[in-house]
Amino acid sequence: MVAKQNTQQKILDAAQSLFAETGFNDTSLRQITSLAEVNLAAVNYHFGSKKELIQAVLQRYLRVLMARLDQEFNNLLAAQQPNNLTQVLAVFVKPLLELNSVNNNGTRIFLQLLGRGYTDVQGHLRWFINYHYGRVLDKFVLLVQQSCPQLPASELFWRLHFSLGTIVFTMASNEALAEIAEADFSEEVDIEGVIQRLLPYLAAGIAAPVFTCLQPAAQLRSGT
Amino acid sequence: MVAKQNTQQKILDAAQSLFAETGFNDTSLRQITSLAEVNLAAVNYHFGSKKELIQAVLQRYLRVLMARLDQEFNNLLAAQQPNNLTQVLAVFVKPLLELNSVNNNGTRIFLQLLGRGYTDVQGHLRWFINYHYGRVLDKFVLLVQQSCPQLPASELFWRLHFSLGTIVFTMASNEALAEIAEADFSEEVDIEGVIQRLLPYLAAGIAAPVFTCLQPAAQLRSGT
DNA sequence: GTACATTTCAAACACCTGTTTAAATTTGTG
DNA sequence: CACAAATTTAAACAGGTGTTTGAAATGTAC
Repeated sequence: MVAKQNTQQKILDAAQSLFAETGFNDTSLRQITSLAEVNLAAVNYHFGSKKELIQAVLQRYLRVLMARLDQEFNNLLAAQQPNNLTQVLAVFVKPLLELNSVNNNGTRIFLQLLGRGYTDVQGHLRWFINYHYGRVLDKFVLLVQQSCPQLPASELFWRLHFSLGTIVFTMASNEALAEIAEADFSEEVDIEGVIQRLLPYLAAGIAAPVFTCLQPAAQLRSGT
Repeated sequence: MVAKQNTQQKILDAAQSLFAETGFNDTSLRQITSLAEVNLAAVNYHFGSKKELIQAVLQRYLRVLMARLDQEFNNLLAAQQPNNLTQVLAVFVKPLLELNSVNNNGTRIFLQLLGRGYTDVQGHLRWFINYHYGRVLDKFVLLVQQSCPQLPASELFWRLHFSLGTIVFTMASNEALAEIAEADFSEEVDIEGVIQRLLPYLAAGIAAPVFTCLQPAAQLRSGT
């Protein structure tokens, strides 16, 4: 019984690191099992398939994170008056940082995994997350909607996805960016620093005035 | 001589569509050559390797786009007073839409390819673009810097990369997003519409006030 | 029309992928 | 201890990958 737990855990630990670094598609089961020092067949024995392993790796974090987020969202929703957008976004910070208790560097790894998840395997994980945690995320959308009542629903949809892109891309290429930042500005950057830098950017973008552009589209296409 | 150009073109056309749809890593040379109706070995004969094919596919667009952007940047730099940030960003719209003259749906395909390029093969294409067009892009950074003199250089660095993430992610998952938008808000979305929606979001995010967050980081980590 | 260079083609190469099998081993339990 | 269930193991599987080869076909120039 101990051995089983041990093997599963070793696989999960090895898998999450490699997945975060190299992406899901570009990490082979042989790399994982060799780093975990277990037999190749162990993955299929314990998890069924690579796809299910990927989901198991994410579940370890999603279960904890989403439960915490749900609490926070409920608290904010209980407030009588709409919340400030920055406050709504800031609600993510604490639960995300608490993922460090799930695992060493849990926050960084989870966010990188999330990034990989949305860029590597477009359909499969998007569906998985939405299926299991769609209701929690709907509360978030509602909160943002309340804090930006002037925004049309379709505009909000796009801007929330723009924001998802910002987060996901930043986290997927987090290491590369941190290296450049250190080299060019000699500033140490941890995951917490990145999150703190992200918030004002996202808040301003989401709440930006809806603007009909300087040059209307039709004019651009026809040229001069 | 006509046959050679024809084969190369057929390969490039087939490759760009498949790359944009499925990503670079998940598109095989056999898929490409079969869609292009040429022999499998043709790719290696004409381009050398898959890696060089990827670069050739991007070059077709980058060459045109970067030349146009360079003009626009030079024009703006020649102005005596700093330009408005939105104006600086809007400079991308026209050159991007002109890529439709390189190829049918050129703009959409190029932006999707760019998205794939930054998420699929992290290192290799990032280097390629920066090596060939770093000087052009430096002018852009300078323009943004002039239009946002209050922003520290390191903050600008992060925000420009956040913006790159927004663009790249949006374009990589453009089709999925457009489908949802159509289903939920019954609004037709073309690539031009997405660009127009992006601009105010990006401009607001980049120019956001530098904000020390509501809850300081140290307090968060220690908990209560 | 012969000679040369370019381009196409089918086949094979060596390697990697996720998954399965069946035997060997370890483990928990009566 | 002995029996049975759970786990580990090495080996093979079927299929896919990018790349290379050498002969066949095509085009070009004298």
